[in-house]
Amino acid sequence: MVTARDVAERAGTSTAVVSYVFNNGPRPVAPKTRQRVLDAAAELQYRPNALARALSAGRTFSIGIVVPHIRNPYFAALAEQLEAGTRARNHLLLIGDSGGDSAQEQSHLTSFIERQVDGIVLVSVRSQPELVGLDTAGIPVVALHRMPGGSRASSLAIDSVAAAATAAGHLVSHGYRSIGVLTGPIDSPGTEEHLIGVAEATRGQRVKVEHRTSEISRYHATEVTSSWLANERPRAIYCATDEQAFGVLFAAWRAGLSVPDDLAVLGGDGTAECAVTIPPLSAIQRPVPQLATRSIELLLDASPGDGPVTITLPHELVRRESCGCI
Amino acid sequence: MVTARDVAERAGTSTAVVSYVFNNGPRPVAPKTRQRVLDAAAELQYRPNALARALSAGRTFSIGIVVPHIRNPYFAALAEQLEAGTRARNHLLLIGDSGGDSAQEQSHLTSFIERQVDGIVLVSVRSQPELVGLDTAGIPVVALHRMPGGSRASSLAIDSVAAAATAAGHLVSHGYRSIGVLTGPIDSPGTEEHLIGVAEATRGQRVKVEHRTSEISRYHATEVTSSWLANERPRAIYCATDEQAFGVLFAAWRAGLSVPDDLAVLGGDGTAECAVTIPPLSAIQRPVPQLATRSIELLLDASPGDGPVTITLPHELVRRESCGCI
DNA sequence: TTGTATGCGTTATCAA
DNA sequence: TTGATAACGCATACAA
Repeated sequence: MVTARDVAERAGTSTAVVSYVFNNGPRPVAPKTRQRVLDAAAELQYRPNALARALSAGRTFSIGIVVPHIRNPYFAALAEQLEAGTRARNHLLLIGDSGGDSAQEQSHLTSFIERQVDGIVLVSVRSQPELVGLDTAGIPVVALHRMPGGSRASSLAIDSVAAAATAAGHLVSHGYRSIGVLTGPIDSPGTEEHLIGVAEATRGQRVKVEHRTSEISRYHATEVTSSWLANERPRAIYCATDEQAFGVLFAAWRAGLSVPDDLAVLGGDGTAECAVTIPPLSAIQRPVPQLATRSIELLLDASPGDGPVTITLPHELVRRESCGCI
Repeated sequence: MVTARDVAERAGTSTAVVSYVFNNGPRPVAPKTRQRVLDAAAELQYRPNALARALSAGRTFSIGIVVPHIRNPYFAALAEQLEAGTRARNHLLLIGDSGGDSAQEQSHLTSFIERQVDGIVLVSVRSQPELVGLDTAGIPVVALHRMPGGSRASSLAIDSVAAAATAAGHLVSHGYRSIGVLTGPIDSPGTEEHLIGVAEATRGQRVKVEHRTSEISRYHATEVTSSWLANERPRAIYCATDEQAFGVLFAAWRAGLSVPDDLAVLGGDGTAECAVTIPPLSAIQRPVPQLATRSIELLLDASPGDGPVTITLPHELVRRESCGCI
């Protein structure tokens, strides 16, 4: 490995100057000296060791994100945006996939702490995450869902209650009188809010609401939905996530049902993939670009003193064919 | 931040002993002392600083992967498997998304070098990647596609020529007399091999072959395919990637064509998503688990002396409905 | 079995 | 404008 020392020797100067050159400071360097250093570095193919740099400087220029499942298009989109945003600020994004498992989630968090990331974006699998060690580590955290009161983490999310109400309200306005709600497991973040929102939107209407849960997986959603559709099936299904909606679409097709004529479907994320499902999926759309941008700002631009903050972002209903709009 | 020094003080011992305890060596520690250290560490919520550890030990316990597009299900699956495999070996996986851009790919590689990863898995966007700096850095690299001769990187891939031949041969055996081939850009890895394989399988047959390219994106594939289908359309299309096949499926649906009756479709990756597309997608299946496992072995278990190696893994044709098999 | 002291590659302070 | 040199937190050779 080529070190600053090697470069310094070849340039006939000291490691301090090499450092000044590569960091543009904090001391000025004479143009000639600078050039000699640059030349030497180029000839030697010198790359500063980020570990040593981080150890000395106290920041790693990296942030971590933990998601339940990187193959879920919504989380993949989030990771993609976050990656672009962090790269734009010369940071590296570390991605941790918890596989929907609480212990694995914690293990990733611990790993991020040990690796001294400058901040963490969390999509927890639990509605009441524990965040062991995060408090003492002093690493800022932003959760992309509501956090229980008193948490040390900031929260950046849409209003799930309102979103669910928008969705259910839309289905009601289509005239559907029996609505199914497919959410993730009972204790996953957002599930409760979804049910409250749907209840709000259907209160006083003559609408029958039925709730089912599945893992956040299109395959499991397909399974659950298949048996659902075989019995007294709802006229429309609102899914808390796109991933689940994809499974519902497939189950409907398998059952020989036409979407939206026999069954209307609504997704909960509004990922780009919705535009090319068969048929295209109407959905509540989460503001992924803002989620990413603001997460980064929250983590990287926070002053040490700032306490956790709770931010609500707007959502949108995107109408495509699966609900009957087009 | 809590350091080994803090733990040592509280346990009434030295940092060396703290280190011995946390690494189970290289020196033995008396049970009592060990317990005191463990207790102190727990009370203080001590987490070893991975940076310092890596700097001192010379390994980071991390490997990096660079893929063209993390939202592509095949790459997402790869990342997922690789992540599981690295975690099982107490390593962290760093994911770099090149966005299909050669400069961004190089920028990720450089970032990985600076961060001293123990190994790199590369899916390049170029058929002749340059790998700047990788040689001098001495970091082992395994590419998941063929590499040009003389490369310092190992290669772990299926035989794309054979795979394409299998695919085309299968379509011919269905009796389809005009076959379309949709690949990625001309100079992306594998494109040439696909064309050769298709040519081999159709040689001497009375089959018309037509080739189109699109970016490796379902959306762009949809665009390209839509105009294709509007004119003299082929009876079947073999796509080099699943991602593109998903776009073809959608384009066919939009055009009012039935798959497989009007148009047969074959994918090139065989991701899990194929099982729940409409209709389910027949595809060449890449051995993702082996790809992941062997990559890790190649990177982590290689002796310094070992030169680059070229390994060919078997592929498989998975028959579902989109080709007309079921 | 334990402690001391040095090195890992940087950054940045302080003198020069 | 530059150069020694002391951190940064940990691992480990060597001494005790």
